[in-house]
Amino acid sequence: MRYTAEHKQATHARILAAAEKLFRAEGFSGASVERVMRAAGLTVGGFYAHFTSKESLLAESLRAFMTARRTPWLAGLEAARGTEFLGRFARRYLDQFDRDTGDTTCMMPSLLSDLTRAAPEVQAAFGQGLEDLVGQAQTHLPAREGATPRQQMLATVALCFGAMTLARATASQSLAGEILDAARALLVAGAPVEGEVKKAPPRKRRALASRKKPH
Amino acid sequence: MRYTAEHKQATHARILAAAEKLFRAEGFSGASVERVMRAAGLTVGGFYAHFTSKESLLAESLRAFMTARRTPWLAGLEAARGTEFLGRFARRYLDQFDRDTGDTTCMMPSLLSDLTRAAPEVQAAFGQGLEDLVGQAQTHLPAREGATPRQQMLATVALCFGAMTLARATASQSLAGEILDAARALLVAGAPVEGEVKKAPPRKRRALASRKKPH
DNA sequence: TGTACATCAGTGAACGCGCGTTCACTGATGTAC
DNA sequence: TGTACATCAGTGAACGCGCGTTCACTGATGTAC
Repeated sequence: MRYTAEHKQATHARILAAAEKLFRAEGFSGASVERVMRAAGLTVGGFYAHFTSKESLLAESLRAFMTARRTPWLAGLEAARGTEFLGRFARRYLDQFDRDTGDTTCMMPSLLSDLTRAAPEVQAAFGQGLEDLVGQAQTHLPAREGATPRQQMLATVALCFGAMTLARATASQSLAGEILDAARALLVAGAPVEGEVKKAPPRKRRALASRKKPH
Repeated sequence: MRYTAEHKQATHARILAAAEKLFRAEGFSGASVERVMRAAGLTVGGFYAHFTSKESLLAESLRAFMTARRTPWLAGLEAARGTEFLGRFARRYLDQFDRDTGDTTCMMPSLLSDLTRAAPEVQAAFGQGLEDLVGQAQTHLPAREGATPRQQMLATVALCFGAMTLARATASQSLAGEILDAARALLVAGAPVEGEVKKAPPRKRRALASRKKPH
């Protein structure tokens, strides 16, 4: 126990990193406070020196994730503008499905349904993260007939989140691939469609939040 | 206790209806078997005479929901073809947000993230429901430059699910409205955009799956 | 420089609770004679 | 028609368990003198 402000901040960041990983893998109710703390190398009891509740951990995780990832994520897309920017954005996002290494993947497909029912604090954090992303991306989008830059970006994000979640919700790898391709095609309408469905390695599967079989 | 095959079927259907409602309102882990049974006018113990596990209840709920709703849902859209069909489909779907009466709303925004981690049985049921929907809708979609009918429909469904879930995940009613409008605009690109954000009545909120405050 | 004290990050056991599932039972029904 | 029996949908209590949160504590650190 080192007991300096920097040490506490480092511990706090470790808990956040562990939470991000577990929330992504198991959802909100699937990731228990005890397992998050253990994954951070600590014990349960210490949790409340860092967060007031499990929900506030979720809120802070979302804030941290969205803030940390936004700028690096958009870097490299910055040369493109308009439709090309949106198409590249979507491709980069949807390609995560195949090189699903876990630690850098987006948390949203795992959490969006939970956010639907979350406390206002959590929803506000998520909403702010979304606003920041849209605001930053917007500068690459000239107004287009029928849709403002803001609308273009919001629709693209909705499509990306929806397609990725849908693809992960499907037992069929080939259907998942088709969903992702279909989403890519919608944003580059008119451009040639990718002919073949990508093959992805089978992904690990986790039980829903129910306990392991008792008795 | 009436004890006929028809009686048992009726009870089964009542449990399914209660489950549909509770899963939609509270997600998979938020809706307990006991509360589902109580909502169906029964006691917990009887559950396992109808279903082998909570997960199989989810699988059957999804099957029942998607089968029962598909044809009535598509009715009325059938006159339209191509882009107009997709636009009307999306509008009908996304308009649910505002007239959110609860009982007829889509289950997916509440459950998609859970499905991401669900047992193969559950994912297979969902995948089949999706296939059936796409198959039936496809007949209204001529092939279009850049995307097959199947791709068009898959992308539209992904966009609808994504936009609706995103809209519900946001504490801000105005942002929610913008997300829905942006999604509508993406599918009718080129057509005039709806000028104003719709005002929706505040929706009730539920806690995440955590218990009520102990102590 | 050395000692006494206050701080507080983190520990570990405990709390009350709701969960999914099991199981011995009850009692209304359909069937056999 | 009347009686004895088998069936089985549904009951209600119990099971073992993991959950979020609390709390008395410990011990390394920074501070005062």
